[in-house]
Amino acid sequence: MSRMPAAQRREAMIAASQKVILARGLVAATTRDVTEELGVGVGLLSHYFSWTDLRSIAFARIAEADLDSAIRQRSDVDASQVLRDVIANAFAESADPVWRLWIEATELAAADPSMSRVVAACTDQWWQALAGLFERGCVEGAWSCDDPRGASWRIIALLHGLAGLTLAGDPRLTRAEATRHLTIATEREIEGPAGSAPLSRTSQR
Amino acid sequence: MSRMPAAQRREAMIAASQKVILARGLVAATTRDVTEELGVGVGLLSHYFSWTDLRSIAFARIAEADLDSAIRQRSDVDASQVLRDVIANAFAESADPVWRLWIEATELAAADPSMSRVVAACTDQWWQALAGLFERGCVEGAWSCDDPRGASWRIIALLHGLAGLTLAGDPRLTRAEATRHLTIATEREIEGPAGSAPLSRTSQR
DNA sequence: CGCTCAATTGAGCGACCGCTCAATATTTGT
DNA sequence: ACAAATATTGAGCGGTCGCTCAATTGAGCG
Repeated sequence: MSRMPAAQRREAMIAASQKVILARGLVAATTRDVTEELGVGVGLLSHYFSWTDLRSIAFARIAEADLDSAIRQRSDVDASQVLRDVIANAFAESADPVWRLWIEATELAAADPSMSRVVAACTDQWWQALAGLFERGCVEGAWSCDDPRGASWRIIALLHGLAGLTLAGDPRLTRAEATRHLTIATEREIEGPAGSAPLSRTSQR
Repeated sequence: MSRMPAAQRREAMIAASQKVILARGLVAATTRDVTEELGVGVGLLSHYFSWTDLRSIAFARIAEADLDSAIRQRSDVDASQVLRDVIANAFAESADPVWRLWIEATELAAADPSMSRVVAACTDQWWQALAGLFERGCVEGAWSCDDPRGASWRIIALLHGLAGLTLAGDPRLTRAEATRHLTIATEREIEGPAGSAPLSRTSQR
């Protein structure tokens, strides 16, 4: 395959890893999957990364891109609209692959220090972004919220928990019901201006 | 090792698997760990089980035993006391190994139909037990609860989510704070007789 | 053109895993 | 005592995986 300077090759490897990992999962993906995707020899990957490192770097990129498109890049949109979209898209089928990665990453973090750091860092970024969103909604007058930081932890934990339960495929908890539970819990964290439910309208991103 | 009739040997294998899996985790535990624990030849395990099946059976036993000691065997105790203890013990260090298994089981369920069934069944049992506890609290006059079944899903999801976050080791979310978040969310699901917080007292099981 | 060095190759290593199966050991039935 | 049924053994098979390293390729340069 074509020769590349080291920095560019490293970026190409991270990008290929993201693609492979999204398709096959953090555990099932192998170094050979990545080298095949790139069309390079198997030895090249180990020349630039250990698989443990590359895997966690790729997960970090995926998680951060997801957070960007869900919240961070939408500072120009109403906070109430962003929050409604986050809830509406949380358990859509298109979100399944990323949730699967979060579950696998949480499990790998127990034995993989590199993944442990990444999971902690990405969780923190979600926590900050969601807490910021709650605060922004207060400033914009969309709702009031006593404890945005605490609310952010509770909603993130509920998100992860509901995602795990729906992915496990219990037929008693459909995607629609998961969305309903998330809506109920979120409405308890924030309060509309005149006691009205601030999330009543629905929308899609 | 000593000879056993088939039924007894199967039970001994399940018990040994529970021990090994609690110590090493669902993914790290191997067939050789179990046969060593039993002091038998490696071939004997495959004579009675596939590892996939034995692993999911052992997890089911562990999860059900945990549910028994937390809720099911305590029908003689006040519902409010049982709920307080569930919350107090949820994120104690002693609960870590079982939470780790839940996380691993959720991940294995994606590729392992046997584990998928077990996870769905055990989740249902927790859901029913917790919903039953909320209903019992109403009957006993400890609190009122509009939607015990919905509340049960939300609390279970929050439990799993918070457990994953604390196990991932984010220093921003301590065990004590996880317990606090769980308490807050639970108090929003139930309402004390005179508007009082029905979980104000603390206790240990 | 020839030199240098970074980039690249891939057969193979070593380790781990679940599982097989012919052989062996022990109990049970008559 | 003998046979039949049952329980148990463990070397070895076939497979997967991340990673190594001597050898090769090719771009840049005087």
